[in-house]
Amino acid sequence: MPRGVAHDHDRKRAALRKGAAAYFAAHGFDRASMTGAAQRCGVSKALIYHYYDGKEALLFDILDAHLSDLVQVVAAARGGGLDQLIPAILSAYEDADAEHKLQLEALGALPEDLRAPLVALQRRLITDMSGAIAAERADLDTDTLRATTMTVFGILNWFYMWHRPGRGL
Amino acid sequence: MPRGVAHDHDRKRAALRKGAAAYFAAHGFDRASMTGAAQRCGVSKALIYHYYDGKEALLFDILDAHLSDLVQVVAAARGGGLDQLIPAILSAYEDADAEHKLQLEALGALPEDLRAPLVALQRRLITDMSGAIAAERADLDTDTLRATTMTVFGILNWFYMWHRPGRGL
DNA sequence: AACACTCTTGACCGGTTGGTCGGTTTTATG
DNA sequence: CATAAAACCGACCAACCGGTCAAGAGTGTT
Repeated sequence: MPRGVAHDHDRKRAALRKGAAAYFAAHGFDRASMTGAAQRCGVSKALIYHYYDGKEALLFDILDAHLSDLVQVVAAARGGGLDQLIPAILSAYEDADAEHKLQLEALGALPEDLRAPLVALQRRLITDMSGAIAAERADLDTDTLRATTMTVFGILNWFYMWHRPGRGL
Repeated sequence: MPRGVAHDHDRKRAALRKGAAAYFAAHGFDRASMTGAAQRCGVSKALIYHYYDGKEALLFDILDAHLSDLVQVVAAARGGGLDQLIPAILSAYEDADAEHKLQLEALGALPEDLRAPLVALQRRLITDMSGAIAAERADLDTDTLRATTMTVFGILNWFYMWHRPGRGL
């Protein structure tokens, strides 16, 4: 067995992910070219295709890594109620500007089979948030709870878009 | 002077606008091709270029018509306070699914000189809404009023995305 | 009826894009 | 040290896209 993958394989993949995410978010996924993404990452286009099967696979990995990270953050902060959960989410958003933007506007560019698992991750976030709200407001009925959860995410996203310098809610 | 434009010139332009808007919204402006839009409208691609200078000009006309319509609706409902204004906006959204979606996600595809007048229309909507809020809550200071207005639009858009069968707020 | 211009089209074009290929360099392993 | 695979690249390709063009059909005006 001559050799396996390089010891920094994962690091380089992550670097590609990060660079490509910034480039995709800046130009819009559809308008952004693989050639451009490669230049931004300082590598040849062919190298990206060495690490990834294609443009969609790259986008999938970007979003998958981001959402998985979010799920982990939320799971860790779930015990502390909304007062800990919401700042934790906002803080995670702060470090992942490009990824968050892509999640909002480029998810639809993926075909069903790639989109589905990402949507599942999103749903898990929503479930956790819903649980946290229900824990503090046991009086809400199912529909209202659902609407409230969605509205919270809505406000969260809206504040994120217009409110760069983070101050508390 | 041999002849002017056909008597149904405006009607046909509007039909093109409507068909293209639906097609653009369904596929995303960047991914949507002019060939596809033409097929959707039941005409040849060359005909679209007879009515419009290009893809961007077509998108501009779609958004311009939509926003102008919204401005008109809001101006008409301005006297009645938020109780009339908000349902009026939601109702206008209802008839213009595709156009609204495009406004949210394809405006950025236009170059500055085309985007500017559309942003001006948006700002006019915001101003009117802000005025309506101020009329009912004279106690809000400038910053808070601005934030409140943005949040109202944020909630409006979020509800629109998830809440097809409209019930009152 | 003759004209001039709009309306409408299929065929075509240059440029860009996602993706591939053949080959060179590098490196872990035996 | 030999070697086989990974890491990396420049050049290339087919497909598609926005846009053009030349030409025919239809129509209001003189």
